[in-house]
Amino acid sequence: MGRPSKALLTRERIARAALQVVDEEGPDGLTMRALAERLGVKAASLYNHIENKDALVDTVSELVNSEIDHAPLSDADWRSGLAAYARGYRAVFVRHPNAVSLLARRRVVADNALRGYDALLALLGRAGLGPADAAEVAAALDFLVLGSALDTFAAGFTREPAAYRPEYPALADALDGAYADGSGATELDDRGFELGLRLLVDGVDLRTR
Amino acid sequence: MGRPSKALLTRERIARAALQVVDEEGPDGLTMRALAERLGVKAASLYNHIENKDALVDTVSELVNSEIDHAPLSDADWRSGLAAYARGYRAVFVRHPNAVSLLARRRVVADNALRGYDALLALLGRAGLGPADAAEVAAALDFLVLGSALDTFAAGFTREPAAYRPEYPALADALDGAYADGSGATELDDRGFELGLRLLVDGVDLRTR
DNA sequence: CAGATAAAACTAACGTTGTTAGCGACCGCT
DNA sequence: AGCGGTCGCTAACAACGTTAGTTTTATCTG
Repeated sequence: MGRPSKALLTRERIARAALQVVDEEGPDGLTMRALAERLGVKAASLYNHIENKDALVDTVSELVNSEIDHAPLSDADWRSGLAAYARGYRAVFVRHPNAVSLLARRRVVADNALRGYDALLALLGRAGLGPADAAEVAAALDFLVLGSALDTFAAGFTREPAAYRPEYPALADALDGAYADGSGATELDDRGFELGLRLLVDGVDLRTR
Repeated sequence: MGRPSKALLTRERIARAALQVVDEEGPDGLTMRALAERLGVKAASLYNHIENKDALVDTVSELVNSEIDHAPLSDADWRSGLAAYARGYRAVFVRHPNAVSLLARRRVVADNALRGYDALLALLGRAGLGPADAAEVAAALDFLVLGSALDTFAAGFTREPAAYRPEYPALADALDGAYADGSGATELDDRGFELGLRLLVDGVDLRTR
């Protein structure tokens, strides 16, 4: 074939296709050959644009992180800004559940991510927190968001609530109670996250008076 | 060689060796051949005891989860019991950092894990929470623990705090402040977790009066 | 404008991975 | 004593990430 008159690939296009593959086929579905095929190309060609698969995953990681909306962090009301930011942050990972385990435990180096953390810490400063306290709160918020994205607490319990009753009565009670209003596992995860978020915001509030 | 006079392998022994490999060599170091070599055996022999690698990882997951100490959940003082349990829970993952990304997003089916959740929910019931509230708190706690195990907030910032200052002043301030007492990234993560835990316990406390 | 250089696709191949098939020596049971 | 099932082994497979080398084309250089 030789070099085409118009380049078929870019880093950008590759990363977008990779994320699509992960979303649709899961983390293990992301192979160089499958990715290449989706792009109408052979696997080896990818290496003209990307050093190796690890770098590819890094790029996907940046792409996902770029979906996070930092705008709420400039909100005049820090309470609602913080909450909106955290919800949007989490929503990105809920939108790409298969990407979470791929991205887990990767170093943060992307400019965009650093800008996000900077804005978050600035907001906490405006709320009245000292730098050390702000760092702790930011860490706790990060844990809550990523934990809730990763873990899907409720989805782990696949049986009917009643099926747990003989052996695990407290668990059955809790699931029954949580699903009483007709909501399901997703909503329980949501409420767990919202509870954590509320407590964090209130905690900051209390600390600044 | 033929069958040995004393069996060389058991599921148990294999799982322990696998966890050891992951701890020492990282998630990618866990290959069937490397694992077999550590056990003084050839890779194919593992399949007499384990269906496939996925099942192996499941077994490792159970092994790690079995390290969690549920005893504090029977503590008469629910506040200190809850805190001790959460710290122990987190400590297990801090002890096996390489295992976290392997175990991420796996379904909870093990008996031991279900017993843990049951005990946790029972404790929250004793604290005075209704079933639905208890479920939310348990979820939030899970998110905090797993998030802090997975994410290592502070470890993501590899540069010197001062190096961030020109572009990210609030981030630099926060890191400076957090490291001012001579502590490092690990301690910041710890404090973030402790803050989240404290807020959660206080939140439960408040809700039960 | 011509010629050199670099870019970007390809084919072919390498070593490694998870996994299966089939062989043979040994255990435990009747 | 014999016999089926256990549990190691060797050999091989397909799929994976990656590299080398070829070919065609764009782009830079004088």
